[in-house]
Amino acid sequence: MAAMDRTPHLLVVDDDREIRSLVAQFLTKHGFRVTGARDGAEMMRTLDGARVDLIVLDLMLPGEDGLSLCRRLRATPQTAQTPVIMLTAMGEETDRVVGLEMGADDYLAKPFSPRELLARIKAVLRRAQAPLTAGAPAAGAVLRFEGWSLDLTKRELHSPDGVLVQLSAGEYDLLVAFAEHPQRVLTRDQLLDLARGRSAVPFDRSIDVQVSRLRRKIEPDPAEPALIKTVRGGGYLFTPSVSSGGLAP
Amino acid sequence: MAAMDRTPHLLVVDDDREIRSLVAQFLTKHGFRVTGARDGAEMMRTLDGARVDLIVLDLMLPGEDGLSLCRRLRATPQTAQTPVIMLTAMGEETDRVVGLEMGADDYLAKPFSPRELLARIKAVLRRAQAPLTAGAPAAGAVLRFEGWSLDLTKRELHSPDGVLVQLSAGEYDLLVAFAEHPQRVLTRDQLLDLARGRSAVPFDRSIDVQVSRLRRKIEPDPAEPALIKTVRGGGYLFTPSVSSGGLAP
DNA sequence: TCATTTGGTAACAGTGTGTAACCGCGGGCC
DNA sequence: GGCCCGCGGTTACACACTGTTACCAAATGA
Repeated sequence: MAAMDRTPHLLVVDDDREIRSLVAQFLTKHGFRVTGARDGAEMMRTLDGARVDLIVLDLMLPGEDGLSLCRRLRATPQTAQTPVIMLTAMGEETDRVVGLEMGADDYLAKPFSPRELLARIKAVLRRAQAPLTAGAPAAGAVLRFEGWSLDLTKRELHSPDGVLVQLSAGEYDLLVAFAEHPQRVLTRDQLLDLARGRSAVPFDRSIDVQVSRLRRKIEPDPAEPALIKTVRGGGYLFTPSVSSGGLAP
Repeated sequence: MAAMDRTPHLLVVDDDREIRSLVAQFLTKHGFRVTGARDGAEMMRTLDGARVDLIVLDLMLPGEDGLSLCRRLRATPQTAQTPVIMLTAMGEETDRVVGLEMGADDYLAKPFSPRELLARIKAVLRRAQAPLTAGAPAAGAVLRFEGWSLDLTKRELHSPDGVLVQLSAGEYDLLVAFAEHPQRVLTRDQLLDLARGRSAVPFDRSIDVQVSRLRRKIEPDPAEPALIKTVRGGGYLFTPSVSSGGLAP
């Protein structure tokens, strides 16, 4: 089965602009989506309009402080389950017990090493993983490229002139793999994994053959492919830029 | 920037000759191609003419230090995406520095075990491999010179009169290497690295032959090359000035 | 001048890719 | 159950690409 885990969204609340940006940069590099907030008000505004998987919350903030904010998060049904990691400045009398009593999931003393923060975030997210399985019913239901539209809910492909093109299951899966990774050279291994969920056996030519079959259906001139280019020694490249949207053709 | 399946090229920047050579030896044994640099200047010189997949950067260096170099790397478009692993000497103020000023993708405290460095390199490379929907096509998608346009997302070359010129994968990669380093003499070694991601073997003439083949396709008079000049004893020189922009031909 | 080095390219061979043909599998249908 | 049929993996072969070799010409230097 394919791991359709979307990248976790973190919210970093700290009044120090530099810390916010450095932490955000580091966490982004480690595969998270990060939003920053300067204070409680900004935090609330962000939570209002986005789904956040974990909050990194500084204890000392202008206006309402971290503890109070944490309490409010817990009291709000929308955010009651959202994990919180509290940041405390060294020397503040607050200790672990207080932080945890307020409902934080973990805490970290400044100055901290980015890697330690990362480790704690991962640990907390892993622990919180359970309720995440609630299904996400496909964001962009339709992918569009060069006039074509690929309906991911109906598993249908429509040509630029609106005709429904019959694709076999394998052709469809392969095209989805391409359309979800446009303008990137994909190796046969990657395509096999994305479209078939398996890895290559020695002398595996199945992707080549499937690409050939797919080209016959979607390339204006299969002898001179424009959409799916071959990169010798590399793999294949889906050239169009792809937009995802739900509107009708 | 095309990350294919060629063996990754690492750049190890450390002023300690012995560490450089030990690390290089170890990493080479584990399947990487490694170049060493003693300081920032050497690092920059290497980056100037080679494609590097990851930089291992010592914090403490003669002249400009690692943090400053890291910032410069990030500020340069060519290297802004190149992952950096920082080496820090164990020290008291290091914690704070590392905690707050990291622009690196990961860091490692000396003394470190080679195995750990290897693990982190692999992890960082894996992560850098596929930022799914992120900025793949971003930077200058089209390079223009003397009327020609080279589309980097479609891997297509259009002649001044708009005709699509068929290039083999090798010819295309070589032309990209040239067009990304115009008006500079590139040695065969550099071209081999930029276009093929490998280093030369004794009596390697492959670049000469590929240049010859490329000239046949893009020079008005291949006997009297205008675009790709030969520099005897030096290498080759791509003479046109290149502009990068995203507009249509 | 001649000897030597360096680069251009034709020819060749090893490898990668396109695709027709074949075949086994599984599902639908009688 | 037996039959038919479409799908997808495998095989085979033709062809394109690319590194190597060889030979020649041009450039360099004595």
